Amino acid sequence: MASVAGPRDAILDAAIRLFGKQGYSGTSMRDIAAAVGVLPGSLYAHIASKEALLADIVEDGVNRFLAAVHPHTESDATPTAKLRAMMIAHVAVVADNPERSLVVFHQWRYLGDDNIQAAIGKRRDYEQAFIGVIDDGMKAGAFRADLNLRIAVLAILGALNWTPEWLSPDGRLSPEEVGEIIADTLLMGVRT
Amino acid sequence: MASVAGPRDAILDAAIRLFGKQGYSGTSMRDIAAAVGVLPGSLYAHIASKEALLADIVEDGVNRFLAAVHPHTESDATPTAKLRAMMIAHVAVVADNPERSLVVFHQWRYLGDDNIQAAIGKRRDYEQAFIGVIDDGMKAGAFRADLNLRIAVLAILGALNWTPEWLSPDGRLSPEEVGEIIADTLLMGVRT
DNA sequence: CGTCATAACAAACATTTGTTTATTGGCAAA
DNA sequence: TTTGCCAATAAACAAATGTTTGTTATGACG
Repeated sequence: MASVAGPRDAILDAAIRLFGKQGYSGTSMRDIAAAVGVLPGSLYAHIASKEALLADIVEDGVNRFLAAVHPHTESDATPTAKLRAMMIAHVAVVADNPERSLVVFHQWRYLGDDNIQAAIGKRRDYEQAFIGVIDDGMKAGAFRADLNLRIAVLAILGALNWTPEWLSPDGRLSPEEVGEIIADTLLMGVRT
Repeated sequence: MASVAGPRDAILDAAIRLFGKQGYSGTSMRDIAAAVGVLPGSLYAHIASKEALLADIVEDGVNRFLAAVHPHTESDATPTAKLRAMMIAHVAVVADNPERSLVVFHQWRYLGDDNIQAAIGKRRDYEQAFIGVIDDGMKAGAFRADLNLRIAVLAILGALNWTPEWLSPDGRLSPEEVGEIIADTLLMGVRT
């Protein structure tokens, strides 16, 4: 239902799957062509280059995380509810396509200078959304005042960004349930 | 002080740096040779193949994590103190060489079938060490009884395994301090 | 001096890489 | 039927890939 939208999307889908599994450098244009069911040269009627393909995937992927989390940063809910919703939204985006998330998290290094700067900028925006909410929560007394803001955010994003390594879309728990459990674990900690 | 121990170690050091920065497939034997200051063919007097090089790096790297954490699992400290010490030890291993950690965490996929099984097995042992300590802590009442054990461990290891992406060995905080802050963040959570 | 091991060089190998070009088939609109 | 467009093919390109081979410099030790 997602890959019957023209040849270009078929190429993008195959590239996401292969880049996620084998990495950008470990995937050849011939791998992608074979997955699509076409000869290597045929790809170039739809994409400009291998790197442009990666750039498209990464940009679209980062945008999905931004779009999923952004609404929650502006709600008038309590800081705890905001942060919880953001973490759950993040996991939902990962679960929607773990391989795409692997590409977003690990393959952006292979972009050229221009695209890499754009990706880093958006990544900073994303971190900033979490920093803002947690900073507000600390000032409002909802979060521990002795937190190291930067490291807390990096720990939270680390736990979230690691999920594509193990999250299975057809597991026993739904993505929402997994997101809730992770959120509660990070919000409350493991201690009694 | 670390790379003057024979030509084989110079090759290993260069390979760790390049595999960490560019990935296994993104690094050519010519890249490694140039970093060592030698012609490509000369490498094969010291290593069997590119993949054997990766296998050595990954196996040694995983062993460092196991060796650093294992002592703490057997101490007679409280579960909280044990888990805290394990997290700090993990961060210390990462800080000792973040690039090697990147290779351990992300490049093991490129190993051949035999080496990959060995790596996965040791990785499972490592997870099990954390599962055991947290399970004990839950039963002893030191940790929340309503934790999802598996997901709590994956969240903790996710936060820890993400550290090589941002940890800088010459940052303002020492690796011990960073480890302590991460440990406390995960143990106590962010809520007040 | 001669011997022997270590480590490097120089050159080549068969494949695989990303990409380009010219050509062909199918199919809707005129 | 003919025109024009979309998408694919077939074939080739230069460059880069991992690895092998034969040879040469460098010292340490007898």
